[in-house]
Amino acid sequence: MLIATWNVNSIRTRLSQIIDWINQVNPDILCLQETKVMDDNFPVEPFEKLGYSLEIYGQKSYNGVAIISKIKPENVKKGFNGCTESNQNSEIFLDQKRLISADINGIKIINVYVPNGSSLDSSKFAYKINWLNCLSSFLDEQEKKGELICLMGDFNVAPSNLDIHDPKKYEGGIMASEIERNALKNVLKKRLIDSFRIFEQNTGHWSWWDYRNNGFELNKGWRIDHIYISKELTSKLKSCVIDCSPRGNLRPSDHAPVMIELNLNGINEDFFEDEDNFFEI
DNA sequence: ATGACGAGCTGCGCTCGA
Repeated sequence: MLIATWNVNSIRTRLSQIIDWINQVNPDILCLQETKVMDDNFPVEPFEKLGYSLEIYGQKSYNGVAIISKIKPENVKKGFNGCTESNQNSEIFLDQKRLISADINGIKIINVYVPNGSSLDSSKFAYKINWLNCLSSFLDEQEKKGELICLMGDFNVAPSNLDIHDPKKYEGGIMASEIERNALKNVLKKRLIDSFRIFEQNTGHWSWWDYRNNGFELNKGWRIDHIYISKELTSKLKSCVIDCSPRGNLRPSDHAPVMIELNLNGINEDFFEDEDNFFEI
């Protein structure tokens, strides 16, 4: 089963590129972020023609997430429920469409668009940390229910300095601060594993390049789009790949898709039988 | 290299993103 995540920076502007990519890659599940459109205006037909079901949670201009799946998603939930964070009822918190989850093939698929946070002294930064704390509570609930989890999306956090092209310049700033990294760790705890880092421990792999200053051409990127899976699923994980090719398209999204392959019928024994092969996050 | 790019809006310049 091929599972992908992609911040497309407008579903309508990127539609033909997304359809082309689906035709090349044939994912079973594709989670999108930054669709930037209200549900009534989401272009569902091109995906339905290819045999996909859609679950969408969008808003005008900003944010917006969607799950596109060959198997019809069940138990679809939009946004948080039961978050105990202090400002959970504020208008801004409820208005931003950043999370959608569903059960597919026995796995709890959680698609997130984590707030960027702007800068460390911004009120948006406090919102980002608060949002991540709510996500942590949300995952606590899922863990209590014994769910197998695949948590993916645009996290707007580089988990370590390996995930930044110029750590000396950016360490400690937005997307690379200890506060954000600790908030992300508190979401993952020890229960969720970074799929990409199981296969690749070196720096130099990015999922986002700034539109400005020839970021992609100069390969000055960040790895901020992630697929985290329950420890119990790692025995079924065959690969995790960042597909940089769509970033080279004309009028691209600034993010590249990230995808994993899960072999739900078999176990990849040669690597995962040894507990020591699990990496610290 | 962050005013420097790109998207959306009811637009003809602004806000926002990362």
